[in-house]
Amino acid sequence: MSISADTLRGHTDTIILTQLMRGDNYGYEINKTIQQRTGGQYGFKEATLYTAFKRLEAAGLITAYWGEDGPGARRRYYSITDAGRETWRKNCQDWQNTRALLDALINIEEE
Amino acid sequence: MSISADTLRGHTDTIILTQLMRGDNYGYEINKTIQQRTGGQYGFKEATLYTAFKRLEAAGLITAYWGEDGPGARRRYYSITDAGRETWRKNCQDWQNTRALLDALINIEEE
DNA sequence: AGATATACCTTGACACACGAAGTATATTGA
DNA sequence: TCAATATACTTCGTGTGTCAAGGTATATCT
Repeated sequence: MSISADTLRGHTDTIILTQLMRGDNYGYEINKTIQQRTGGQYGFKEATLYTAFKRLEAAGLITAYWGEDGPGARRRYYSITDAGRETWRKNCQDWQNTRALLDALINIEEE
Repeated sequence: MSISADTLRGHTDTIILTQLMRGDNYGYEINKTIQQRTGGQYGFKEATLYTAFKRLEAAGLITAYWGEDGPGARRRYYSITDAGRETWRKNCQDWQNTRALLDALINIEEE
């Protein structure tokens, strides 16, 4: 992971919600997808990931259920709620705003 | 300040270094400039600002000196060091990278 | 039988942001 | 003249998110 995680701090929840916008999924798979999508540049540490799930669940943005007993280790699936979708939309707008702001603040040219 | 500060967490140092790339300056003025540049959308809380100066100074990225005794309250000026300029360049690249990464991770389309 | 991959969980420590409160000086205006 | 406001810096304590470290458990591969 070549990216310093602190620069993504605060966006963890949005990243997870984005994955759940594509459909129910479980932690390990979500993290794998993120790693694939970033060409191995970024992935959550497990503690960060599961802490985030707890936080999102407590906030009512996702719900959780155990997957059917199939082969392999048990999986805990997560589903985004309406409130979660709402938050996701808001966070995406915030990101657009943050992006523009930082672009402006990291530019040394005179305005 | 309409922006949720947590989404900018981790970029405080880079923002300050950017201001100092334009020349020596003191805390209050730096913050004013940032507020102007963002149309009042963002500015550091004083505790955050002065904590950051201490951190940057301890890391050898900036140096500090008291301004000449002019009228008004005393000012503590900061100057960016070579190490600071180096860090600034690196942080700017990190930001480009982070930007691209987040844009990808917050997109619900299939790749 | 042992290694590896999958999959989840908890604890404790640390860093950053910030609310709150304080210090001090110069200017503005009633 | 004296209170309010703006300028300017400082410190303390608290909260939150990240993560290193450690743990549990199942299935597959050699």
